[in-house]
Amino acid sequence: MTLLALYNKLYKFYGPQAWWPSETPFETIVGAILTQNTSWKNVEKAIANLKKIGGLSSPLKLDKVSEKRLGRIIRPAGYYNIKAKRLKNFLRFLSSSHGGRLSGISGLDTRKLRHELLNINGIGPETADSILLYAFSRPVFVVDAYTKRIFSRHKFFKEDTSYEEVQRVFTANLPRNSRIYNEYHALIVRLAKDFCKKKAPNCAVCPICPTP
DNA sequence: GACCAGGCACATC
DNA sequence: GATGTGCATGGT
Repeated sequence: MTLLALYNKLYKFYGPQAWWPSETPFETIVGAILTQNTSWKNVEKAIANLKKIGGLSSPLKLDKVSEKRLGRIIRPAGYYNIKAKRLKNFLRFLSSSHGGRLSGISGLDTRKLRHELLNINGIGPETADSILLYAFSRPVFVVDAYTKRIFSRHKFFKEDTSYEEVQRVFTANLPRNSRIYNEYHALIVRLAKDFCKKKAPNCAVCPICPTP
């Protein structure tokens, strides 16, 4: 079974996932940082708190909130001190070299933008790629822990394969299409939550596991 | 109470 | 380059 065939199978099973669940690209970026190693349910609470104070109306507005207060507001998302710092790091990057507006970076070449995002302390490969794909619609495949778990179980690579290598496997075997990358990653997350638990995977009824 | 959740930086070998 | 640890809330 090829990666594209598995994608089609998942898409037929679940249908479109409508990712990223947000109203604006800025909200997507904030969500991408907040969801690091954290369940989306908890992030939703933090996002709701931010919206309540108008913090997501623009990066400039959020940057007016002190790091300490920001930490209290995003508390439900966990790791709130370090995440407040990471949000501030992104906002500082935006204001110091790009006018504090997303329009200052939205026109950058994908490779250059990825490089700049990775230079921000607190933004690693998955967060950078999530931002590129879901906030800026760039054709970049997002790899996460679920991707490694599921596709290593299906023998496409070993569980401990590096981020970049896993990404290469997917991009080399799929059309270079941001819409497909968007749906595929979202479908993987959906599948993992439903059937591919770390401890007790339910392969017997999983839509892409070989039926016995 | 243990385990997990849409990672990342940093220390150490 | 690989491996180990801190960061923290909330659900199962």
